[in-house]
Amino acid sequence: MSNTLSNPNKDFFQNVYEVVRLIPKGRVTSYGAIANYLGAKQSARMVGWAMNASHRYKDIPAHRVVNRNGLLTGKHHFDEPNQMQLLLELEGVKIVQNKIQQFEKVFWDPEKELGLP
DNA sequence: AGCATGACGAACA
DNA sequence: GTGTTCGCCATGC
Repeated sequence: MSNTLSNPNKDFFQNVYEVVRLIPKGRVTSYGAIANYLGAKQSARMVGWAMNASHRYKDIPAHRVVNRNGLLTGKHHFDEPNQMQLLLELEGVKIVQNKIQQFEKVFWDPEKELGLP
């Protein structure tokens, strides 16, 4: 078969999606935290890239993933730029100027919550 | 093949 | 605290 897409990243992508799905409602995490949990903290960009492709899947709460500053950098990648903030606010996350308030309070660290792999 | 870009992050000035 | 630079690696031209 034409396994032109048989890259090792496929597993990496799936791992990212799995972690994102585990993010509790009303909580958020960062690209770096996910990358760190997957043992690739130096490749936080790949997590971002994985999220870009996550639109092909439906059960990926991509709105719960922000950068380490709690900034909604990925909002422009949703159908509606307002979608990300709206979904978060519906879950009780306060946002002002694309910035999550009390970020440390709603931050969900997979390595801490799920335990070290 | 090289060069630019990107939903990031850390280091440095 | 802000702005710049570098590392990461996949994708597009």
